[in-house]
Amino acid sequence: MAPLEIHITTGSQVPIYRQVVDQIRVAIATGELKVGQALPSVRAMAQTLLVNPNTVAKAYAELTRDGALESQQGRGVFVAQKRKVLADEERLRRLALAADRFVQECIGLGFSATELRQAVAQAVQIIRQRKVAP
Amino acid sequence: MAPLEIHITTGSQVPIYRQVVDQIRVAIATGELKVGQALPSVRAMAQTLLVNPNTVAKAYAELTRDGALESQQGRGVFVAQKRKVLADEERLRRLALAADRFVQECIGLGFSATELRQAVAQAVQIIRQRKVAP
Amino acid sequence: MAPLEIHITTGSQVPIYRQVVDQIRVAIATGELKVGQALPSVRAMAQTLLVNPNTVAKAYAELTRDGALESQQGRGVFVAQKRKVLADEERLRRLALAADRFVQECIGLGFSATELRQAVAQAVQIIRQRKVAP
Amino acid sequence: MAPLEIHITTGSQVPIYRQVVDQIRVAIATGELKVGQALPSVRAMAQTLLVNPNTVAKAYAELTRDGALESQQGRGVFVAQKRKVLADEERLRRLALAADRFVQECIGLGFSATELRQAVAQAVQIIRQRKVAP
DNA sequence: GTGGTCTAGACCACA
DNA sequence: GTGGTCTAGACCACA
Repeated sequence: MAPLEIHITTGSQVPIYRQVVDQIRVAIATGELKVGQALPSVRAMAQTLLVNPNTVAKAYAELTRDGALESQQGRGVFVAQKRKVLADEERLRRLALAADRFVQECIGLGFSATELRQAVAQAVQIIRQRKVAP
Repeated sequence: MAPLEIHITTGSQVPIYRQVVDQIRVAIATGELKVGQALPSVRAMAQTLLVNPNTVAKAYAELTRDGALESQQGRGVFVAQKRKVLADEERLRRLALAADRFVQECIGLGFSATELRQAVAQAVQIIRQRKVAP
Repeated sequence: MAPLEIHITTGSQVPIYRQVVDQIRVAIATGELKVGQALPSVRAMAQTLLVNPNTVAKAYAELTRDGALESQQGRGVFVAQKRKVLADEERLRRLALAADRFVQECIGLGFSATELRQAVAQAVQIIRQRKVAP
Repeated sequence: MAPLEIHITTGSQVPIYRQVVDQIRVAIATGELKVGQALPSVRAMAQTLLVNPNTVAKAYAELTRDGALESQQGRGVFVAQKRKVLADEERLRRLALAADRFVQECIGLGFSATELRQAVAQAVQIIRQRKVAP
């Protein structure tokens, strides 16, 4: 299997640890990372990405806290069984917050609502195409 | 003419200065603010919005850097001659980036593509009504 | 109002940032901290507790992520409106995990199930008595 | 006599070595393990439990330090003469501490005192059945 | 002033 | 070997 590929943009507005979190989430969603699979060790990934181990640890910790990953004492970090963690109200709230942010970012660029929706559809499409056969 | 209306949502994920920037941009685009028109002074707007003057100053500075506003030493800040600041390519690139990020943020929440698009449509709706979601 | 009191035991098995998290949660539950109230700044609390600011920041971040606190850019951290964040399954899961850990810790000490339940009842009682009149 | 039965739950919040320690303690308390009886060698038990030998060694070391086991150079490890290791005061103090911590951990989850007690009762039940919750 | 991120480096518990 | 915690200290965005 191809190794987990994560690409970091330094100097982006999006913090490094967030980039790692988001890309691991995508990898889990597409099936690139399967339930039970081990992630690279904190130190290994830090070396690959040329970032500080603490930064990787922070990303792993966040994913562990919200149930996407599972840490096993002294053994490593693994993709967790998928389970429902957030209440529906909270899921909707977070979606609304993210949409709000997205729209505010783009409205300044002068796009119409239709163009925004199309851009979202396209972004979804791109991720869908990465989907790994089960 | 009605005074420039700007609505701030404190506690939004979007920083206050960004909200100011975006709403002034929209006001210029819609013609609510006309070329050459004066903007309220930093202090005046800060008092109206109940916001730190630094925050307004930061917003004006960004818009001036962008070429949307023009500062005239000792006289005040004015809406600049319209000129296209960003090339279309650049605008589209930024849109795609923002959409990617939005989708990545939401991927763990388990929504469908349709739900994402609806959330965006709704966020646009809300901003159009100038009532930013909390 | 009496200032927020937090007591740290260094060298405990329980990490410092966890102690801070737990005690802030208790303070919110008892009403010592009210909705909307500001918490001491990261730096101030760090100085009071004689710990590194990063440690306090970590505690605040955890509470913010799970909705107990709310961070306002550049202004500070505040007690958030109480809302339901976790799905019921997840709440039960966490309760079961905590109970499991508690029982495993105490079973080695040779206590009976009844004694464990009594100890829990008493711990609840103690916190209840701290409850501040609304 | 039936061989010593120990059941390990990997992925529990309770470290494996703790599970081993606790279950051996219980086995001694219940008389399943008798004074003077030999325990399986570190390697044998590690193989049986599918666990790292270091982990078993660590458990035996703790029990030996406590006085529950006795290591006889070159012969193996045995159940020691019973002697009360902890004074009652100390045991009660630890129980109260553990109960406090349990309650504090759960306070944000919004359960009633009754529900907490029930969860404890259930955890005891599960451990009694030697099926530790995952 | 506020919190958030990141690095470097130490130390720890656990397997 | 693994991840988790903590410190010291820098730098950043924001109000």
